[in-house]
Amino acid sequence: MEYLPASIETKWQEYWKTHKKYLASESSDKPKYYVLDMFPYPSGAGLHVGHPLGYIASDIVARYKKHLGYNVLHPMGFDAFGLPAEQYAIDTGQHPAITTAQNIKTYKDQLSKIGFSYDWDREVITSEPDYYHWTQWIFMQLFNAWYNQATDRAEPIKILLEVFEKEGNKHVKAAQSDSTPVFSAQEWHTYDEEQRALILLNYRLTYLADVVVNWCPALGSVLANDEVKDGFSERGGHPVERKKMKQWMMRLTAYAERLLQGLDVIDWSDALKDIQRNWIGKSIGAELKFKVKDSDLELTVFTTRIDTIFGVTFVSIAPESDLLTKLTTPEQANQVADYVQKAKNRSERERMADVKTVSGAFLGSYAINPFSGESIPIWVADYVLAGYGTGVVMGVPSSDDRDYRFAKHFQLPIRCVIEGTEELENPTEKKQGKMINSGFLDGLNYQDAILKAIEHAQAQGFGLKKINYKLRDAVFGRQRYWGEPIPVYYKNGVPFLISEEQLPLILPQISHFKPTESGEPPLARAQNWLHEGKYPYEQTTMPGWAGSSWYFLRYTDAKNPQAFASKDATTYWGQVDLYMGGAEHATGHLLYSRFWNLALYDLGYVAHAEPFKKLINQGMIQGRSSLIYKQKNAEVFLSHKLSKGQDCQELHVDVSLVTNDVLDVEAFKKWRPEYANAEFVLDNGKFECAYQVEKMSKRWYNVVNPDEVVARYGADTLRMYEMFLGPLEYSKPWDTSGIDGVSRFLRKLWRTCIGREGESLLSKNQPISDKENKILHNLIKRVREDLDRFSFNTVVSSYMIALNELNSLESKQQEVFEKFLILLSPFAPHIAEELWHLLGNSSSVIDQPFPMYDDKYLKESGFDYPVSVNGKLRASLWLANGTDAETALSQALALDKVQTWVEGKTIKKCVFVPNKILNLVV
RNA sequence: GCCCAGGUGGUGGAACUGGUAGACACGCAGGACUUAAAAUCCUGUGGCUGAAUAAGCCGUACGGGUUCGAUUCCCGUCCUAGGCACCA
Repeated sequence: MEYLPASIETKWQEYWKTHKKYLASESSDKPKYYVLDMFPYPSGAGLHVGHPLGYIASDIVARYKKHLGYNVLHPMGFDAFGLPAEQYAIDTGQHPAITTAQNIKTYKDQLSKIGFSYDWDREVITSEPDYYHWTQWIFMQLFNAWYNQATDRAEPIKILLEVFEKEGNKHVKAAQSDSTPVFSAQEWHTYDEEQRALILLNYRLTYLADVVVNWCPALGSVLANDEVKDGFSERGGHPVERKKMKQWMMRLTAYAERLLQGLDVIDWSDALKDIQRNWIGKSIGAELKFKVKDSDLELTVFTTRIDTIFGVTFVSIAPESDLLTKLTTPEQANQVADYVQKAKNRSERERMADVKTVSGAFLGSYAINPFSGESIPIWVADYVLAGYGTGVVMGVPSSDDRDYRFAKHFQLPIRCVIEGTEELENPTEKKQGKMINSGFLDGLNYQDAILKAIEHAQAQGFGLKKINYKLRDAVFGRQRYWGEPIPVYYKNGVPFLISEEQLPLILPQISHFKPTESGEPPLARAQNWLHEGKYPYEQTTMPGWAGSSWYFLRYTDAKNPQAFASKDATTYWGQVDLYMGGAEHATGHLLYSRFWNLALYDLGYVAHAEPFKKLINQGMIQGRSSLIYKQKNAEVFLSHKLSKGQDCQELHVDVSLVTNDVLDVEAFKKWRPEYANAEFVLDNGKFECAYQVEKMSKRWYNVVNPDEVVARYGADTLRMYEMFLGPLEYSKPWDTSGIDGVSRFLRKLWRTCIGREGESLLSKNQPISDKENKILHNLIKRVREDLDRFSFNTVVSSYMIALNELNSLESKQQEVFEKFLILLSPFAPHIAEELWHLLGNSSSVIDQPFPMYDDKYLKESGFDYPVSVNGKLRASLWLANGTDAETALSQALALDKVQTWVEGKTIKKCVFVPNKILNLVV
């Protein structure tokens, strides 16, 4: 009987489905294990061979854990709101829901062919009202919460209201907007509903504010910081500009410190943690007040290097600062106005592209260094960012590169305050050392100087220790149609929540998906879309990351109509034990999810603070493009080697026309009829292509579709080959020609077990030989150990080695091969199940307990020692266990090969490490 | 510029705490079976010297160091990929 993957794979997929093999349940005595894949966005292009890499790995883990006796939750669903479907809707008029449904179907078809063990009963789709009902609900919880810095957690807003009633906001320590007014209890009582609502917006975890946002005119929407790369939109690559707009925001910054601390207790790669740490960007420093000379004004600067305070020779402020006019003297007014005008006109991208250009203007007034009493000039400069720190910088040209460039350019004095920097042409090259020219700080190293300076500033009352974060609050609105409606309506321009009973707020039907002619979001087109018939609803929708920020919680209780998930369910399943996905979500999804989960934790809805216990970033599978060479100005193609040194044009050819770098010329001519009559110069009868590793993309004709691979080799081969390619975390090119190795292995396994008529070729009921046991138990040990450390590629080679070894033996016991099939089933479940049944079993292989190994079969009676002389390998020597160093030495010296190297020399030392090595030093 | 990860045969990679570098595959070469092809099986395959499956030398990006012994640890340089980037 032949191994025909196509028929057995569909058969078993059907069987597992109808026998509900993958359903997870909350009522189980077994320990739980939650394996999750990152939420896919179902794009129209479907899956290529790189996408399932992580899914296969997580599926192997899910199946392995099931064999080990865990109650496994392994769900899948779709992040279905998003730009591509909407862009398509704008172009064609087709409703994005239709496109999305089609794409989801394509994805599910493709996924189902690979044999994943997903519990499809828990599928979630973010664009369905049953789901976004709860996305909206979570938004409302965040709206009704504030961050109490005194208790260091989010609390219901009504606690804050009670405080306001009693004592106003004077003593409230909260994460709040900068512009929050200070008021007393009496004042609070005089405010009307709308005034109170506006004040509360300064505290809510989701709030409406005027902010400078990333506006992408081509997409007609604002974008989050992580959706902008180098001044262009991540999706589509359109230019992005800075614009001030009224926007819904998430008070992410309230959680900066806890998001940072939380990284210490989760098992993620250091690389990923570092990305998040950098993004949060904590810096510890000091805030200092500089009095302005001959004025009541004060400037507050933020610095991380207060130790260099005696090196300050100027102060610079951001062009956006409100203080600018007050600090500018009449003589300087024109010059400053000119400069500010120029600076504002410089776009964000220009400023980024051209970091080296120094510009600024003197304001005419002076500040007083609080430490030295010295007067120093105040400048305006566009290298100072209004949004970071206080928007005012103390210029220390001897220790800071930008200050140095600025001082050089405007010929401001440079004073060295670190020992050894005076001799340097550029003193900023040395940033640490003993302090000099620094009054009472002289002689201290920089850390001690920082502590002493802060102490001094605090004692004198002009400064205090201060922590700053680069992290910004996240913009939470999009001027788009295809997203969750924000459950808010407006009364006189003041936002109010709808009530929970009114959820879900359904996305209304509209006729066109473009923004209106007057530039309003598409939802402005909705007819009679009013709250209680009179109040307009919010017209922006939630961003793509809303639905994906909590989907892992929904899976625990996916069908619950009463809650986003019951506390019992989220508590039972707890953290995601293994989260598999790409590192590209480091500053987006992975940060936002942690934030939402923390907020829900503070408010008592989930029992754990961190959602993802362990996270593995699978690498990317790159394309391996095939290239051919055509002579310029001639219809002549040259085989790769012949093209060297020739003046040739390089063309990408479709990788499906190429086998082992040899081009099927006839197929190529069919594909590219314009070259049907071209001449092909062969090399040794073959037309060879060059190759290049690059991103898998249609434009390079290097996309390989998993469906095609499954059709040709079977899902088991695809699964094993993706794992065999190399360590999961690495990026590596896909080369279809390598797949034969895995395919041969599975066919060999089949032929070893099953004869022509489907009969077992294995012997039964005979004692298992020591050799067989040794091979089997070695394999069990390796598979378990390697799977426990997620080393999937080495497991595949272990199977191959074991099969080769078993095949070299005379007797083949069915019992041994049955164990082998269980070991194999996480990787290749279909063939394992088929052979399991053909060998006479009626149960399912995927339910079998994972084999255990017994050390007694692995023990060796001795070891074949490498014998080296002066570290160079010269011979090998078999010694029984327990041989002592002396005997080992004398036996080694008896070897001819050793004699040649030690003859006439004295043996200085003999290194004997049992079961490792014998090394003679002469 | 800063932060992080990584450089091993023609290719993907293995070597788990410093102990026989190149497992397992692909590819290639040769052979067997076959009318032929596919499939399958066998042999060889890091480089150099050599008739050699005798022996030796070199070899894990490069240059040093520690060690009896380094792909593995340390220092420096180069390269590649990722992240951040006037963040005070």
